[in-house]
Amino acid sequence: MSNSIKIGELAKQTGCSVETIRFYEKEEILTPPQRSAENNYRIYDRNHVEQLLFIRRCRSLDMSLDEIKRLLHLRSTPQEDCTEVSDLLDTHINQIDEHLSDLEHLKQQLESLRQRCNGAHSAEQCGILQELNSTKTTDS
Amino acid sequence: MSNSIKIGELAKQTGCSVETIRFYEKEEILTPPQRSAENNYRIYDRNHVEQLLFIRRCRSLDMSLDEIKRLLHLRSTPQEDCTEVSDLLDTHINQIDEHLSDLEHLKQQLESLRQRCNGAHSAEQCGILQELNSTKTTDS
DNA sequence: AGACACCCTGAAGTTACTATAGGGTCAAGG
DNA sequence: CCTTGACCCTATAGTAACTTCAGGGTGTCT
Repeated sequence: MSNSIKIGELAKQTGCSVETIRFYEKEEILTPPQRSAENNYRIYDRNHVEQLLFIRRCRSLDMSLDEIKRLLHLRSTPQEDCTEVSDLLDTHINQIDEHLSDLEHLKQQLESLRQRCNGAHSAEQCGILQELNSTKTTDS
Repeated sequence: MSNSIKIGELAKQTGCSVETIRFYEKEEILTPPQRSAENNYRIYDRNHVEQLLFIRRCRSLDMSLDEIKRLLHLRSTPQEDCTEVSDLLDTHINQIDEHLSDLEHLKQQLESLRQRCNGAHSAEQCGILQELNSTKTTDS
């Protein structure tokens, strides 16, 4: 059985760097593996692979490590109600939504600022700098 | 003339916290003010107010402190060509654009994930956790 | 004299890693 | 047997843009 792998192999199987794996262990996100008696190397098994893939998938969805910690806990208590899972996700989606509308607002402002300069003036006459100098705020 | 103000007053006039002002000085973004001979308090003038408003306006447009440093420098050399200003802005807008499409992609994934659970199951049966467990990645 | 608001410095905490220093382990080749 | 290179270990510092904290001085009012 290919059931005891070292950190470099785990990294390869999960697309995660070795440093990140050690970091997750220190932060108590990834379950600490056994250690080899001779050389103190970390020895992982399939459960670790699975757990780390779960973590990376959550990270690719931009969840925080704290959120992931909670999900891992919920995943390990299968009898309980999963309301908290969907709540967590809803909260997360709302955060992304807010972030999105902030950015869209930002982009509009930047584009209108950008139009103030067609290049090739002196900085003194640059409409962008003039606008940035102006005291008034464009915030809603 | 109301031309020599202390840090708390500058903070009020610019909507910036006192700590942030000290931080900007340490990072060489805000020009260091004079100091009172008696008590070593910082003494600011209108130029500082103006400079700090410029900085905050740029920050509200999500520019990095490094970008702002460059803009401040360009602003202080009015004879030079302002191409760099518009280039900086273009680069910045592109970054925001990328960020925006990342987030939109993310939101779609999260919403499809969210639909897998209507609440009220046991965590064991939760479609969200099941999907997060699945090895395959939804990344393009 | 005591209370309270304000000022000072320097260091640590935040997030999710990445990088660096300094060192042990293991297998293969000369 | 020794060296080389790939791999492993720990502990610490750096990233961005602040915020918070500890510990202490200043200024004014009552």
